[in-house]
Amino acid sequence: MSDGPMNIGEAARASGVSAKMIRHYENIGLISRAARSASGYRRYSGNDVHTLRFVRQARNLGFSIRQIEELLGLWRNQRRPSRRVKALAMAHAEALDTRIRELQAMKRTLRDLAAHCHGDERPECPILERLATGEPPGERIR
Amino acid sequence: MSDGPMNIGEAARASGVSAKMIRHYENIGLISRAARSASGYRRYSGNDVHTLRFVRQARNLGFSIRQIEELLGLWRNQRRPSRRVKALAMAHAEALDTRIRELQAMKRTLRDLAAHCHGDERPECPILERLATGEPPGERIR
DNA sequence: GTGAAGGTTCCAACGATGGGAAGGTCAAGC
DNA sequence: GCTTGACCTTCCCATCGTTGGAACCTTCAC
Repeated sequence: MSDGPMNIGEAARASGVSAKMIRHYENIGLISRAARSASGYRRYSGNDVHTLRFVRQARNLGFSIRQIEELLGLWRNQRRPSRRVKALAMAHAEALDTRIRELQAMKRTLRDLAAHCHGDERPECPILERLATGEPPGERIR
Repeated sequence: MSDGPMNIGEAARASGVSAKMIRHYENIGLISRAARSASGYRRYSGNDVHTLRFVRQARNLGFSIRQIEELLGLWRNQRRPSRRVKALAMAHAEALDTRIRELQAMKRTLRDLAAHCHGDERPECPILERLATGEPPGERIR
């Protein structure tokens, strides 16, 4: 419970980032190399945990590792223009929006197709027809 | 332009599935092994192309390879109950919906944060604050 | 001392796709 | 015949973020 240096497991619990991922982030250079104990264990300060939490929050918002690298740089730079942070966030929001629209289009098509599928023991199925032909199925199996 | 057997490139053009992916699908067993010419070239019939188009359509709707495996089985099975196809489609639609909601939540948060960020040369930034603290930033920087 | 819990590194996998190297084949033109 | 270029083959590697496991070492409590 002290705020002294902790091992990776405790840092993981405190930050919400798994030990596996902490090591990974260190490997790819997203976070700086952790201090080590005499026996080689990584040691983490409250500050380190703070950084890890930042990373986790950013991941939760869907930022990529590259973007988080930039965000960390901006966070640490006291003279950052908030303009740059905002631009990064807006660009990401746009990307999310694009993806959302793609998924929505898929969902719409699926629901439309499913609505016309009897969903019983009979084999006729507009869903399969659509996949086979690429065409929306005919008016309806009358 | 004939409908005779074609090489992988032509099958790729005709189906919309890249040659790379056709080979990959064969490797993982999604599609059956293609016939070969004397010199070892893969040969595709109009039927094969039809199957490839089916796979592409399913991918376009976001089905996973596993699901497409099932869909192909149902497609080929003349005695399939449409119930099973519908269930598969609906389950996928649900998964899409879940994902959409996750992305929308991210987007909402990002837009809210960005709305409160000046986006100028000043360093204060509620976006970074939120990432650092996990808390929505205070009312506003007055 | 023994065992559990936790640390270390390294290697591999997921899903779907693309890039590229190194080499064989086929058709056309000369 | 020979060359050229388009096409094919297999194989390995990379992406992206995350997880799992093996083999081994350290710490700590009993």
